[in-house]
Amino acid sequence: MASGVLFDIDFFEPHIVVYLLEDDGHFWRLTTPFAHTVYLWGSRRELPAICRLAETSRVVALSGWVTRLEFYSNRPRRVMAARVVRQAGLKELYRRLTRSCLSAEMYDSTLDPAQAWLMARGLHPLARVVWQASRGRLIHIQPLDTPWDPPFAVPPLKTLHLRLEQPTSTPMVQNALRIEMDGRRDSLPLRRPEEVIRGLNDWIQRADPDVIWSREGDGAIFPWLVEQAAGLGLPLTLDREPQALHRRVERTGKSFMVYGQVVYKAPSYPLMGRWHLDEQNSFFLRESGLEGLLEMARISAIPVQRMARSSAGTALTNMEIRNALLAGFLIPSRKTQLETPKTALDLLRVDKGGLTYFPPAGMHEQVAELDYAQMYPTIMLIHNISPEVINCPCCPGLQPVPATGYHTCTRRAGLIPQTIRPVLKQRASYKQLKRKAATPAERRAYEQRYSALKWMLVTTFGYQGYKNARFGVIEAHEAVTAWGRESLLRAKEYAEDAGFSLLHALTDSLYLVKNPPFSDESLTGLTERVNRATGLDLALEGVFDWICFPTSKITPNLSAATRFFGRFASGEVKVRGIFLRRKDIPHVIRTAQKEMLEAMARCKTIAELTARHNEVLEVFRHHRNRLQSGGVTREELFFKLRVSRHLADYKSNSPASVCLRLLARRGIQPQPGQSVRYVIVDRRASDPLHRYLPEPLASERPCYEVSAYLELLQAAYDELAGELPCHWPDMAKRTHQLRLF
DNA sequence: GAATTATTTTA
DNA sequence: TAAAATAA
Repeated sequence: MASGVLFDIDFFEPHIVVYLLEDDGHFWRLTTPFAHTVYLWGSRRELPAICRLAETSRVVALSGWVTRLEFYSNRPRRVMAARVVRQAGLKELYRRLTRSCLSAEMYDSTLDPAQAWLMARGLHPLARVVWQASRGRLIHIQPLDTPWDPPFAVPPLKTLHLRLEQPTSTPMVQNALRIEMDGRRDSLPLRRPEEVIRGLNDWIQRADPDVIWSREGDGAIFPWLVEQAAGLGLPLTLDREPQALHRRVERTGKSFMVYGQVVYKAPSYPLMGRWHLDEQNSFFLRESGLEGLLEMARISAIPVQRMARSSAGTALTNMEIRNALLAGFLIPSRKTQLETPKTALDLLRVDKGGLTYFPPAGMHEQVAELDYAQMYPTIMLIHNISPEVINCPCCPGLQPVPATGYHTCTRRAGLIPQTIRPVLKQRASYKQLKRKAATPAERRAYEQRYSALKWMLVTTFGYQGYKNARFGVIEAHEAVTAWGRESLLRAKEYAEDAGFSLLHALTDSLYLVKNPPFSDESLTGLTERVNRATGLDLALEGVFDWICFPTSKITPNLSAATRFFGRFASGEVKVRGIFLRRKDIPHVIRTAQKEMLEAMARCKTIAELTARHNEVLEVFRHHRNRLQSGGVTREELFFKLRVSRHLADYKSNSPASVCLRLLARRGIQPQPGQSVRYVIVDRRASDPLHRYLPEPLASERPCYEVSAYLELLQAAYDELAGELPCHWPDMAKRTHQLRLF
């Protein structure tokens, strides 16, 4: 018996390949035969035909009748088990079955074989395991931990870093590949492809890294390597496999719509036996680092490289599938449309999001902010909200959901609550561990895992309303927001009972004032009362010395519901929605606004803000001078935009369409969902193509329109100071001015 | 293989 | 009015 960590797993039909890191550092590649099982079902009339079709397809081999539970009805169902003998043919078989037999269903068929193997053995990526092997064959393997044993340690990993020396917009022949590992580095010019491929093979062979950590590996480096290697007839030995593998070149990724926005996903180049992680092509790596990614891989049982390129929704679906399988349920291959028909009136009543109030515009002193912690996930947990139990036939009228006419089940525990319960618990335990961490590195690790779980929980709610979610129905989504609105209103009511008045409220947070000023005890009393009534966790976020809700630009008498900034009693500032939070605004402007706000945050009262306003003006003048004298770098001047469509589909001369046209001339074609950075060059130029300049071209004409940036600086200032009595109007010169940088 | 709605502001 | 951005 050997012990260590389950590093990775792959399916290489008809074998599972398991990669293990032994405690003494030894690396193992072991195989074990595996065939995944799917379950066929259909109406009594069609079932014989379904089985016959399946049998003759030679994609599966029928292995006998078994009984499993149907997920939505919770009733036993007789199904025909079938061993998959040709995984690649499964999708086509499913299509043929459903085409010729309307009632046909092939349960468990969307499970990835490697993941099915993991689930069947109670294993997960990075599990601590003991195993037995003989001549490269895995005989036995057993987990020593579960994903819910939080203080897991990441084993030491040998990491090789890959990136391009120049931005990817540079033509590849002028670029070079930078390789770095353990302080040694190399730079291979791409104009000599043969040397690059031999050089990289050499590095990998000598260093035998566990991880290849890249920047733009998926989008640029690997497609280039694979193409060149194929062209030269050279092997590319990136994998830890006995033979070099052949890969197809995939250049263009996919653009798809998510919540009305186009998202771009680069193609992916996973490796066998080592992880290729592209920090540019991974949501979790970007948002919560390697520790966060590994946490997600563990709890969702998705192999690390796939997890790196997946969304929180995919992780959630996998966790749900795992729990459903453990409970003996059949996994439907498609989303079941359970939504009951609604009248227009029902829609009007039910289909709402979170509650929004409009705060009185302007500056306010002594404001308390109260937030519900993890409001939506907690609601799903305590009210048992899940697609298969919402509006169940067994308990109508017992547990009504406020203002919806819906009800929840009192008999069957829903899959969603079961799935998020351990996540909420784990998140809480990382919060503790983070506080008690002995070293900064340890604290950082727990922070990253905590952050990954936060993303996971945010998604559980949104996913309920997602049209393609496997386990989601819109009623569940609506029930959650209904409880959310109810809980916020309850808090408002209790706050007003206790003599507070509501300044602002948004989805899960309340902003309260009290006259005479409140005490900490009165707030604690309030949160305790609310929490007893709602079962949720309302807690004090902090007390603002002052907070400002800027006036809306569209309705000048009102404030904007989603923008504010303020100073907590601790001296810390909190900011939402204003320029410095926006990623599309140039750095000069964001920095200037940040510094102006810092000057304001040194003041504890509105009177002081008024008296010391000169300090804010000084910051303003400093940045105005920088802009006027050309003392800014190009980097600080870039706007950022997300391409939403193909060049031909743009109708106006918007910055996006101008940038795409200019880039297209150089053969650069950003896909919808990718982002482009540009500088404003001259908004009044008669030729629209001279108005804006996208990133790689900006060096050719190092010029910017000073007045455009000054106007924006002025707006940034106005956003902060507009509500103060000492407003200095129009401090930016509006003369049209162009300048080199 | 892909989370949602509400809101703001600009072209 | 549509599009693109943020808050939660």
